[in-house]
Amino acid sequence: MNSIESPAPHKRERRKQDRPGELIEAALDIFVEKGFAATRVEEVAARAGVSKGTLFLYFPSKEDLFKAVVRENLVASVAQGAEDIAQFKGTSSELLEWMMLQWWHRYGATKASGISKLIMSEASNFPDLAVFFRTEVIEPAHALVRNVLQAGIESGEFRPTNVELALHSVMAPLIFLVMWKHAMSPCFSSQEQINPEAFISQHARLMARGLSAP
Amino acid sequence: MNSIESPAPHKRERRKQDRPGELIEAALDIFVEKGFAATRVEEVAARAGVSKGTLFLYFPSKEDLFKAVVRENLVASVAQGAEDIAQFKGTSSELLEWMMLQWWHRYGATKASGISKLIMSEASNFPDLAVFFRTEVIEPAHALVRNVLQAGIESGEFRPTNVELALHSVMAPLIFLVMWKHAMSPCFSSQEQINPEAFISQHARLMARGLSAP
DNA sequence: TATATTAATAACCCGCCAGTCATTAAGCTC
DNA sequence: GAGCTTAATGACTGGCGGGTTATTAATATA
Repeated sequence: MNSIESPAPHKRERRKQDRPGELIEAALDIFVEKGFAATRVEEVAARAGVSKGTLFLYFPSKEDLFKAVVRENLVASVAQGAEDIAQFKGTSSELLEWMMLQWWHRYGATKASGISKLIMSEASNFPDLAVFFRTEVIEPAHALVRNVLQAGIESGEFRPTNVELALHSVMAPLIFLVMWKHAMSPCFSSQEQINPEAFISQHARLMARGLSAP
Repeated sequence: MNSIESPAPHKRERRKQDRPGELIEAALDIFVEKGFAATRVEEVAARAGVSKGTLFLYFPSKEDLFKAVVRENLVASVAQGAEDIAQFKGTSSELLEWMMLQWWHRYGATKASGISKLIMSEASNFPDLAVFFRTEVIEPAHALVRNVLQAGIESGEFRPTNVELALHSVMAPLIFLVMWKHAMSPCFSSQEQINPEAFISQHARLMARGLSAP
């Protein structure tokens, strides 16, 4: 056995191909757990099994590392959502509920949803990140929801409604759920937790009933 | 004119009575602007016109300073809301909309709403603050909303509904608005802004229509 | 005016962390 | 296995910021 002198027999492995992906994966974990400012790059490097210096070999700064995490985890996710919606068969009310539930399963319930929480939390301290997130994620996502509502109104299923405002009535509970999950839920007991599917489902039906033409 | 040597002719004023209030007021500004972790106590002290040392004379730590800010600005606000609701005359649907709009005018539109955003943002890094906020603010506020919904159901105006979930349908857009205002709205142009009153009003009516007994 | 009390100050301490760089060694080629 | 390229390392730097404390001066009292 090694004495106390050599706790880690540091076998340097050269794996240029795999490092970026491993670092991004590790970064997602830590960013979601700690937030942007409170994340220490050294901890990310450690989780990826490399030294801090190595991290800066692949990403010029903490901020660039974060952008890579967003690109890897969120941007693709929105595109996926667009495909799902395109091939849905059913009424607009059904689509609304299905879309919101789908969002939860594909995104809200995953680790990646912590990124949305992080952005809302730290946007004001890191305006660059906020603008980046807006153009890469928020705008495309909003466009999807707008289209669904607009289609419902044009088909006559929904009454004429301010789409911009209704859009936020759809987004609000989803963002709220994600914020709650990552911020407050640890300080509530298990029977006090919000059941996300039940909440989304009830909210979607409430909205659909409210939107339906008389 | 003073030369460069004496930029501040520091007139030490002894005003023990006023310091805590002035520090709390300054702290509200900076906490709302920067968040908890990113706030430097020295900046708070400077805005209150005292030195950092003086701040620690009145508040044992940054965290205690923050708790004082919450007590001063939020706790009273919830009690006020309870009174408003008690003396409202009208249907449950009307009360729901009125209550949400009232919340906006009395709280959401003020600087103090930044505290809610701050808590959601940093709860996971400062669990003590989250628990404190939960018992002092969230629980009392939830109790108010629950009562309104329950009364509507018991009077037969609203159909039987899961009150715990509906409660979140009421809170979600309000929290969302506050988060949006303090986090994302700076990175949208003026014509892209959300109109809070219009949004709350439409959402409340949507909900009321959805909740109404057939 | 002299003295005691204490509000207020500012220099100081210490730990933390993003980013740098000189050094080390993995693994390829001949 | 000698020599070369470059992936990987870890010690180092510089600045920041919460909290402390010895010192200073404003005011009350006599």
